[in-house]
Amino acid sequence: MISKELVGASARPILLSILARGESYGYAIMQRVHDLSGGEVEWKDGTLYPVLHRLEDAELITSSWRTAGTGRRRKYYSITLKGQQALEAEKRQWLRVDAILAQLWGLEPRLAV
Amino acid sequence: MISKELVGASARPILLSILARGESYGYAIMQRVHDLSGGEVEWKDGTLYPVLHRLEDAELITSSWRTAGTGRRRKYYSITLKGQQALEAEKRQWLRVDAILAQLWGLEPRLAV
DNA sequence: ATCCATACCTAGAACTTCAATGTAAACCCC
DNA sequence: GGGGTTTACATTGAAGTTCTAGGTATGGAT
Repeated sequence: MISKELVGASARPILLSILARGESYGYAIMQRVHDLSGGEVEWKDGTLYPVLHRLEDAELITSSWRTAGTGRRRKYYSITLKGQQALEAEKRQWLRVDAILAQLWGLEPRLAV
Repeated sequence: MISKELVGASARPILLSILARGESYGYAIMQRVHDLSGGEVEWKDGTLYPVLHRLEDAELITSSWRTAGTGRRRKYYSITLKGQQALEAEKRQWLRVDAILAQLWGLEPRLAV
Protein backbone atom coordinates (compact mmCIF):
# COMPACT_ATOMS: atom_id res chain seq x y z
CA MET A 1 0.00 0.00 0.00
CA ILE A 2 1.34 3.38 -1.04
CA SER A 3 0.14 6.56 0.66
CA LYS A 4 -1.98 8.85 -1.41
CA GLU A 5 0.58 11.63 -1.07
CA LEU A 6 3.22 9.41 -2.63
CA VAL A 7 0.81 8.30 -5.32
CA GLY A 8 0.14 11.95 -6.09
CA ALA A 9 3.81 12.79 -6.28
CA SER A 10 4.79 9.83 -8.43
CA ALA A 11 1.82 9.61 -10.80
CA ARG A 12 2.96 12.33 -13.17
CA PRO A 13 6.59 11.24 -13.55
CA ILE A 14 5.59 7.59 -13.86
CA LEU A 15 2.95 8.30 -16.50
CA LEU A 16 5.20 10.57 -18.49
CA SER A 17 8.04 8.06 -18.29
CA ILE A 18 5.87 5.21 -19.51
CA LEU A 19 4.55 7.28 -22.40
CA ALA A 20 8.06 8.48 -23.23
CA ARG A 21 8.79 4.85 -24.11
CA GLY A 22 5.85 4.66 -26.47
CA GLU A 23 2.13 5.37 -26.68
CA SER A 24 -0.25 3.44 -24.48
CA TYR A 25 -3.78 3.56 -23.06
CA GLY A 26 -5.29 3.76 -19.60
CA TYR A 27 -5.98 0.15 -18.85
CA ALA A 28 -2.57 -1.02 -20.12
CA ILE A 29 -0.84 1.71 -18.11
CA MET A 30 -2.47 0.48 -14.92
CA GLN A 31 -1.19 -3.02 -15.58
CA ARG A 32 2.26 -1.73 -16.48
CA VAL A 33 2.52 0.07 -13.14
CA HIS A 34 1.28 -3.00 -11.36
CA ASP A 35 3.97 -5.08 -13.06
CA LEU A 36 6.75 -2.54 -12.58
CA SER A 37 6.10 -2.51 -8.85
CA GLY A 38 6.07 -6.28 -8.54
CA GLY A 39 2.37 -6.12 -7.77
CA GLU A 40 2.77 -3.76 -4.82
CA VAL A 41 1.36 -0.64 -6.40
CA GLU A 42 -2.25 -0.70 -7.47
CA TRP A 43 -3.63 2.43 -9.05
CA LYS A 44 -7.37 2.84 -9.11
CA ASP A 45 -8.89 3.76 -12.43
CA GLY A 46 -10.76 6.58 -10.69
CA THR A 47 -7.34 8.01 -9.86
CA LEU A 48 -5.60 7.39 -13.17
CA TYR A 49 -8.09 8.82 -15.64
CA PRO A 50 -8.37 12.26 -14.05
CA VAL A 51 -4.57 12.48 -14.02
CA LEU A 52 -4.44 11.60 -17.72
CA HIS A 53 -7.06 14.25 -18.43
CA ARG A 54 -5.11 16.87 -16.52
CA LEU A 55 -1.91 15.98 -18.35
CA GLU A 56 -3.79 16.33 -21.61
CA ASP A 57 -5.26 19.69 -20.57
CA ALA A 58 -1.72 20.82 -19.81
CA GLU A 59 -0.69 19.61 -23.29
CA LEU A 60 1.94 17.27 -21.90
CA ILE A 61 0.25 14.35 -23.67
CA THR A 62 -2.19 13.96 -26.55
CA SER A 63 -4.82 11.31 -27.11
CA SER A 64 -6.59 9.62 -29.98
CA TRP A 65 -9.39 7.08 -30.00
CA ARG A 66 -8.63 3.98 -32.01
CA THR A 67 -10.09 0.53 -32.30
CA ALA A 68 -7.73 -2.31 -31.49
CA GLY A 69 -7.52 -5.59 -33.36
CA THR A 70 -9.62 -7.09 -30.59
CA GLY A 71 -12.45 -4.81 -31.56
CA ARG A 72 -12.27 -2.72 -28.40
CA ARG A 73 -12.13 1.05 -28.47
CA ARG A 74 -9.12 2.48 -26.70
CA LYS A 75 -7.87 5.98 -26.06
CA TYR A 76 -4.18 6.01 -26.86
CA TYR A 77 -1.97 8.61 -25.24
CA SER A 78 1.36 9.94 -26.52
CA ILE A 79 3.81 12.30 -24.90
CA THR A 80 4.35 15.72 -26.47
CA LEU A 81 7.57 17.71 -26.70
CA LYS A 82 6.29 19.82 -23.84
CA GLY A 83 5.65 16.62 -21.94
CA GLN A 84 9.21 15.44 -22.48
CA GLN A 85 10.49 18.70 -21.07
CA ALA A 86 8.12 18.40 -18.13
CA LEU A 87 9.42 14.89 -17.53
CA GLU A 88 12.97 16.16 -17.29
CA ALA A 89 11.82 18.72 -14.72
CA GLU A 90 9.93 16.05 -12.76
CA LYS A 91 13.02 13.87 -12.81
CA ARG A 92 15.24 16.63 -11.47
CA GLN A 93 12.76 17.31 -8.68
CA TRP A 94 12.49 13.69 -7.72
CA LEU A 95 16.25 13.24 -7.62
CA ARG A 96 16.60 16.41 -5.59
CA VAL A 97 14.23 15.15 -2.90
CA ASP A 98 15.68 11.67 -3.15
CA ALA A 99 19.10 13.16 -2.39
CA ILE A 100 17.75 14.61 0.85
CA LEU A 101 16.34 11.28 1.96
CA ALA A 102 19.49 9.46 0.84
CA GLN A 103 21.52 11.69 3.14
CA LEU A 104 19.18 11.14 6.05
CA TRP A 105 19.07 7.40 5.48
CA GLY A 106 22.73 6.90 4.66
CA LEU A 107 22.08 5.64 1.13
CA GLU A 108 24.25 6.06 -1.90
CA PRO A 109 23.48 9.41 -3.51
CA ARG A 110 22.34 9.43 -7.12
CA LEU A 111 22.65 13.14 -7.49
CA ALA A 112 25.61 15.29 -6.57
CA VAL A 113 24.38 17.99 -4.21
CA MET B 1 11.24 24.61 -6.95
CA ILE B 2 9.62 21.39 -5.83
CA SER B 3 6.03 20.60 -6.80
CA LYS B 4 3.50 20.60 -4.00
CA GLU B 5 2.72 16.95 -4.63
CA LEU B 6 6.34 16.04 -4.05
CA VAL B 7 6.49 18.28 -1.00
CA GLY B 8 3.46 16.47 0.33
CA ALA B 9 4.94 13.06 -0.26
CA SER B 10 8.33 13.86 1.21
CA ALA B 11 7.40 16.06 4.17
CA ARG B 12 6.49 13.22 6.53
CA PRO B 13 9.50 10.99 5.88
CA ILE B 14 11.88 13.96 5.96
CA LEU B 15 10.47 15.31 9.20
CA LEU B 16 10.45 11.91 10.88
CA SER B 17 13.99 11.22 9.68
CA ILE B 18 15.29 14.51 11.00
CA LEU B 19 13.63 13.98 14.37
CA ALA B 20 14.88 10.39 14.48
CA ARG B 21 18.36 11.90 14.70
CA GLY B 22 17.43 14.08 17.65
CA GLU B 23 14.83 16.57 18.80
CA SER B 24 14.43 19.86 17.02
CA TYR B 25 12.00 22.73 16.50
CA GLY B 26 10.12 24.18 13.56
CA TYR B 27 12.37 26.99 12.52
CA ALA B 28 15.53 24.89 12.78
CA ILE B 29 13.90 22.10 10.80
CA MET B 30 13.14 24.51 7.96
CA GLN B 31 16.79 25.53 7.86
CA ARG B 32 17.95 21.94 8.05
CA VAL B 33 15.87 21.02 5.02
CA HIS B 34 17.16 24.06 3.21
CA ASP B 35 20.74 23.00 3.94
CA LEU B 36 20.19 19.32 3.14
CA SER B 37 18.87 20.24 -0.29
CA GLY B 38 21.75 22.56 -1.07
CA GLY B 39 19.37 25.50 -0.90
CA GLU B 40 17.01 24.11 -3.54
CA VAL B 41 14.13 23.15 -1.29
CA GLU B 42 12.37 25.91 0.57
CA TRP B 43 9.50 24.93 2.84
CA LYS B 44 7.08 27.62 3.85
CA ASP B 45 6.32 27.81 7.55
CA GLY B 46 2.62 27.80 6.70
CA THR B 47 3.22 24.37 5.21
CA LEU B 48 5.49 22.99 7.91
CA TYR B 49 3.57 23.77 11.06
CA PRO B 50 0.31 22.09 10.07
CA VAL B 51 2.29 18.97 9.14
CA LEU B 52 3.97 18.97 12.56
CA HIS B 53 0.56 19.35 14.22
CA ARG B 54 -0.85 16.45 12.27
CA LEU B 55 2.12 14.26 13.14
CA GLU B 56 1.58 15.16 16.76
CA ASP B 57 -2.14 14.41 16.55
CA ALA B 58 -1.22 11.02 15.13
CA GLU B 59 1.17 10.55 18.06
CA LEU B 60 4.16 10.05 15.80
CA ILE B 61 5.93 12.95 17.52
CA THR B 62 5.57 14.81 20.82
CA SER B 63 6.32 18.41 21.67
CA SER B 64 7.36 20.50 24.63
CA TRP B 65 7.78 24.25 24.98
CA ARG B 66 11.14 25.31 26.29
CA THR B 67 13.09 28.54 26.47
CA ALA B 68 16.45 28.46 24.73
CA GLY B 69 19.64 30.13 26.00
CA THR B 70 18.87 32.97 23.61
CA GLY B 71 15.75 33.71 25.60
CA ARG B 72 13.39 32.65 22.81
CA ARG B 73 10.56 30.22 23.35
CA ARG B 74 10.74 27.19 21.11
CA LYS B 75 8.52 24.16 20.66
CA TYR B 76 10.80 21.13 20.58
CA TYR B 77 9.59 17.99 18.84
CA SER B 78 10.75 14.42 19.44
CA ILE B 79 9.89 11.24 17.59
CA THR B 80 7.89 8.57 19.41
CA LEU B 81 8.20 4.81 19.12
CA LYS B 82 5.10 4.86 16.95
CA GLY B 83 6.80 7.52 14.86
CA GLN B 84 9.86 5.36 14.36
CA GLN B 85 7.67 2.54 13.12
CA ALA B 86 5.83 4.94 10.82
CA LEU B 87 9.19 6.10 9.49
CA GLU B 88 10.14 2.55 8.55
CA ALA B 89 6.85 2.22 6.69
CA GLU B 90 7.39 5.55 4.91
CA LYS B 91 10.86 4.43 3.94
CA ARG B 92 9.61 1.19 2.44
CA GLN B 93 7.00 3.04 0.45
CA TRP B 94 9.47 5.58 -0.86
CA LEU B 95 11.92 2.89 -1.94
CA ARG B 96 9.13 0.96 -3.59
CA VAL B 97 8.12 3.91 -5.74
CA ASP B 98 11.74 4.86 -6.28
CA ALA B 99 12.31 1.36 -7.66
CA ILE B 100 9.63 1.93 -10.29
CA LEU B 101 11.19 5.18 -11.42
CA ALA B 102 14.67 3.67 -11.31
CA GLN B 103 13.52 1.00 -13.76
CA LEU B 104 11.93 3.55 -16.07
CA TRP B 105 14.94 5.83 -15.93
CA GLY B 106 17.59 3.14 -16.09
CA LEU B 107 19.08 3.98 -12.70
CA GLU B 108 20.70 1.62 -10.24
CA PRO B 109 17.99 0.05 -8.10
CA ARG B 110 18.22 0.48 -4.36
CA LEU B 111 15.58 -2.07 -3.65
CA ALA B 112 15.31 -5.55 -5.05
CA VAL B 113 11.87 -5.93 -6.62
C1' DA C 1 13.64 53.90 17.20
C1' DT C 2 13.79 50.89 13.34
C1' DC C 3 14.70 46.89 10.90
C1' DC C 4 15.74 42.15 10.35
C1' DA C 5 15.88 37.49 11.94
C1' DT C 6 13.81 34.34 14.90
C1' DA C 7 9.67 31.69 16.14
C1' DC C 8 5.05 30.12 16.04
C1' DC C 9 0.15 29.93 14.30
C1' DT C 10 -4.36 29.90 11.41
C1' DA C 11 -8.12 30.64 7.75
C1' DG C 12 -9.79 30.24 3.14
C1' DA C 13 -9.03 28.99 -1.71
C1' DA C 14 -7.75 25.63 -4.80
C1' DC C 15 -6.56 21.23 -5.78
C1' DT C 16 -6.16 16.05 -5.29
C1' DT C 17 -7.00 11.14 -4.17
C1' DC C 18 -10.28 7.67 -3.23
C1' DA C 19 -14.54 5.09 -3.01
C1' DA C 20 -18.48 4.36 -5.29
C1' DT C 21 -20.99 4.10 -9.22
C1' DG C 22 -22.17 4.12 -14.20
C1' DT C 23 -21.76 2.77 -19.14
C1' DA C 24 -20.54 -0.42 -22.65
C1' DA C 25 -18.60 -4.13 -25.34
C1' DA C 26 -15.78 -8.44 -26.03
C1' DC C 27 -14.63 -12.97 -24.47
C1' DC C 28 -15.48 -17.60 -22.55
C1' DC C 29 -17.91 -21.51 -20.78
C1' DC C 30 -21.78 -24.46 -20.85
C1' DG D 1 -27.87 -17.83 -26.30
C1' DG D 2 -27.40 -16.99 -21.30
C1' DG D 3 -24.44 -15.46 -17.72
C1' DG D 4 -20.20 -14.06 -15.66
C1' DT D 5 -15.65 -12.07 -16.12
C1' DT D 6 -12.46 -8.94 -18.21
C1' DT D 7 -11.54 -5.02 -20.77
C1' DA D 8 -12.10 0.02 -21.10
C1' DC D 9 -13.34 4.68 -19.99
C1' DA D 10 -15.66 8.20 -17.10
C1' DT D 11 -17.75 11.14 -13.23
C1' DT D 12 -19.35 12.61 -8.55
C1' DG D 13 -19.01 13.70 -3.61
C1' DA D 14 -16.35 13.32 0.63
C1' DA D 15 -12.23 14.01 2.88
C1' DG D 16 -7.83 15.61 3.11
C1' DT D 17 -3.71 18.52 1.56
C1' DT D 18 -0.66 22.54 0.23
C1' DC D 19 -0.25 27.34 -0.59
C1' DT D 20 -1.07 32.20 -0.06
C1' DA D 21 -1.74 35.57 2.92
C1' DG D 22 -2.08 37.21 6.95
C1' DG D 23 -1.32 37.57 12.23
C1' DT D 24 1.42 37.70 16.90
C1' DA D 25 5.60 38.33 19.39
C1' DT D 26 10.67 38.76 20.95
C1' DG D 27 15.84 39.50 20.48
C1' DG D 28 19.69 41.75 18.45
C1' DA D 29 21.98 45.15 15.56
C1' DT D 30 22.51 49.86 13.84
